[in-house]
Amino acid sequence: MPKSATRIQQKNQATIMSAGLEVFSQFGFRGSTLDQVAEAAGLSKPNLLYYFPSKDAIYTALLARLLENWLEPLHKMDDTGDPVEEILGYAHRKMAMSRDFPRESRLFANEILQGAPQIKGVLAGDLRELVEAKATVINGWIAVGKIKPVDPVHLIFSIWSLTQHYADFDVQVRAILGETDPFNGAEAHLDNVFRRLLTP
Amino acid sequence: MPKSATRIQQKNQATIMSAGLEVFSQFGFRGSTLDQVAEAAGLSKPNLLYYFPSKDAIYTALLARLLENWLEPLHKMDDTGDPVEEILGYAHRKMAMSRDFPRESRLFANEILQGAPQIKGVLAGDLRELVEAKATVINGWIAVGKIKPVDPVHLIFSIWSLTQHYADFDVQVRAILGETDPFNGAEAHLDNVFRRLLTP
DNA sequence: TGCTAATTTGACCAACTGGTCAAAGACACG
DNA sequence: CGTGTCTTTGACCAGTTGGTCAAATTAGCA
Repeated sequence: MPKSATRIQQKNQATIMSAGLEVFSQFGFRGSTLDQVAEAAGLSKPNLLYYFPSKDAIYTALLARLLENWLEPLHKMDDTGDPVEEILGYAHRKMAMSRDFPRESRLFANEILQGAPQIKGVLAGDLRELVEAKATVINGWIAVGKIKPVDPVHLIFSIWSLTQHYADFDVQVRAILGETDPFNGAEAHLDNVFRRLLTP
Repeated sequence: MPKSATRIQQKNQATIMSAGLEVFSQFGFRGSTLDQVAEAAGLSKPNLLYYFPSKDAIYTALLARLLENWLEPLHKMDDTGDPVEEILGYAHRKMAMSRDFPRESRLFANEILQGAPQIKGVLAGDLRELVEAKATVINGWIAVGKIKPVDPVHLIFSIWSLTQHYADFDVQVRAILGETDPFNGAEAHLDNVFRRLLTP
């Protein structure tokens, strides 16, 4: 029965994951140290390694959890419902993720920037298939005139970039906007961009 | 006369900068080691430190050179000429930079992701002022009906994100597109997005 | 050619890195 | 309360890190 895990185990594993997310999302895998993670978690370094076998294991666990949630919003975009609203719904869901889970977005960005050593397989596998499937759906909408012609894959890229930008470049965005909260303007602009791009 | 600098000095400094760009743009400052840079440069580590006083100095020199070129394309967007073409020209210039200088883009992305410790001042200073100035120009165009209403600052953000994405997330983009070169489709899509967004 | 300044390097250092381990402390439960 | 398991930690280790230095090598030039 491997389904044990003490209350104290669950709490500390969660604490370590959270601390790891904080540190790895800022400095990337190679730029982070176990001591940093340990301090962020409020635990001693040997204690970290009592719950996770290695630095690598913490990072891998974080990426695995991330990937579960990362692709889900795109999955939810399907051909029931109004095409423009489907695509906009996806864009807004992604923007909400940038607002609510910026560290996850930065963890992903760091992994990709460093050449995606851990998840290249997922990108070229599951993700690619998913994007191709959705591209087919979008092409169908174009064929029946529900949305204006557009390259479906680059459309998806542009949703990713426009939304993740607000998490990944948060420091820059806030330096320019000052006190203003970025996300009100960002949501409205996002809506604008894709409505004008897609509405026939 | 500080304008000396041997031929050999110039060559080695350039070699080191290039190697540093290669390494730092991939792993960030903290994730990179002098040994990596030295190997990429084909020089011994003490020899690196003969030309640059420290790891930090190499990184700082790279960022300084980068910032010079980074803001220039935006500077060139002014109120002479057709507004839509001015904005699209800027977007295409940025896309060309992603194509031709992807390492510079990733170096910048890494610096921002890590909280912009070196260049936060520039962001909140020169960059912010520049963006505000251009936002005023864009608002002028909107006021006289040359382009459709749009939040000018978020418009600039969207140009940055849509173009830099192809450099920063290159691995992901290529994993999804396979053999296809990203930039043909990317340029066309970019044009599409901003024409439909802006053309009155 | 010879001499000086510029260049390169091997050996080295202290601080830090990921990780180990035995012993000590806290916990659950009869 | 006792006892066996789970948890925590200080001390430690080998490899890596940024950086130093004196000595060796190589231009540059009269």
